[in-house]
Amino acid sequence: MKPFRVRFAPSPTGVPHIGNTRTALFDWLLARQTGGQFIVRVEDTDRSRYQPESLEKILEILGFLGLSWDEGPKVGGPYQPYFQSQRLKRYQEVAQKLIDGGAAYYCFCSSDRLGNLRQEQKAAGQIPRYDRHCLSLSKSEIEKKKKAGQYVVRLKMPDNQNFIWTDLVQGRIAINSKDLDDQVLLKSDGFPTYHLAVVVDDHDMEVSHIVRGVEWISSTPKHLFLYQSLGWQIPQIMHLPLILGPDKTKLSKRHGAKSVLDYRDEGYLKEALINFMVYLGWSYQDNSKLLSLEELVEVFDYKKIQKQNAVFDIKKLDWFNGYYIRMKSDKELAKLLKPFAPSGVNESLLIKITPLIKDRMVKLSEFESLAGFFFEAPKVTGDFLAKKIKGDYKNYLEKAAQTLQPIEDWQEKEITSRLMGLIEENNWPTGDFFMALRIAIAGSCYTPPINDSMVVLGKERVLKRIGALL
RNA sequence: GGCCCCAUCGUCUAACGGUUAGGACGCUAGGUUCUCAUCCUAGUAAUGCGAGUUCGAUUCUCGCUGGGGCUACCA
Repeated sequence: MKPFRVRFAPSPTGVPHIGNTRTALFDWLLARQTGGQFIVRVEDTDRSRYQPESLEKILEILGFLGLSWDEGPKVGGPYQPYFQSQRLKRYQEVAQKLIDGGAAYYCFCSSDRLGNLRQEQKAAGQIPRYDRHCLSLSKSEIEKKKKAGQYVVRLKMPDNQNFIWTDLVQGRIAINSKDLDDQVLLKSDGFPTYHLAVVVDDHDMEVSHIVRGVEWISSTPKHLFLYQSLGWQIPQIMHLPLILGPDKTKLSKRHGAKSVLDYRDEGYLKEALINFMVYLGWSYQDNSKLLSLEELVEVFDYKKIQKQNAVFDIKKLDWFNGYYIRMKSDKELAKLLKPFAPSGVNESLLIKITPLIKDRMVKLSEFESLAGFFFEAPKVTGDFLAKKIKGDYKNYLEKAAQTLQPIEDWQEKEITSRLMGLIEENNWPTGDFFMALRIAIAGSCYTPPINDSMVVLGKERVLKRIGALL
């Protein structure tokens, strides 16, 4: 396959959610597997929604997932700057070229007039669109108005032209220009709109494949017309299916859609996030197989991308995450757990706790509820014990303490054998006895194996916790 | 409303025009177990509807229905 030169073009208006990030993942996969380039280009043309801190977050997401970029912020590249706000001159120059060639025109209409127009059209049951009020202005009128005030540059869409392209994912798509509005290309503040900037930059930066969400399909003819008017070669086009919220509409903040950073902070592993994202709208022959980024570079096939939108299912992400947690070695997992453990935690203690909670964790953030009792004595009342334990819990605990007290070799094997002996001797129900011990020591009915936990806690603390309830 | 797109278990998805329509997640049940979980086993559940083409449609065509996207001086 020819090298794909693709760009991920985030707009720094907030932290992108997982749907937008998936596009970056697909971009990266395509670039890496074809030996091409993955470019990050910052589409910061909307100064009203601009959030300066969001770019750092976007780059942090890519870094966290391991999606390195070849050109873009921080790393530069042969086509810099990679910030659209720094390329204004070029857009203005292209806009002028379009005006000269008759493919664009100045528009001096006020937003008031535009608003009224739209309202009237809607009221009349018409399609709201610009009425080309400024199209027929004479040269001198234009010059006069340009001096007098602000203006925009609009694309002069052909009245009736079929725009047809073969989308690498969606197949053949045809849209007639008569359904399209005269899009503003250059805003009154001198900044370009997406439509102008994306075409200019993709051309200038020699992007070979445009990869983006299907929400862009309807504006693609505008871009096609721009390429045509400028005499530029059209890149390959690939529109990715959307990720939908539970209500089956486009995933958005409204759904509480989170960013990869949010998931990371909740204790989701990058491996889980990557598999989750890649399997939303794409499939592998063995679709029960979980794949590493390296394996994905090998097996990813854009021809297997779905045309259908995919619904976000957190249960699946949870399962992926639990799976990857279990796959980690204790050492690796302990390292990942550190940010979720009490600050200044002793590493050798952490690595002892890790195997006890590994099979029980879906997210790293569950560390506290699962392992908190290793650090702080739980608050347990006799009432609670009496409610949960069928037998005489005081008797259980008292005898347990007496049995545990003399143990020299504080190991699981020894503890278990002594305790089992005690149970047999008294003919106690095993589960009931251990539950009493479990609650006394860990403060919950659901905990890691209690004898192993006692080993980690140490004899002294175990006896102290038991003693507190006698 | 207009334009464009889509349609297989609840969800993500497989299936040269010929399969008992497969897998994964979820869910249910059973086994293992000191709890919970892991693990193992089994089960549950889908081709939206109607025509047409064909010996034979999940698969091809048309219509309907349903769903989604777009319809900004936002991307």
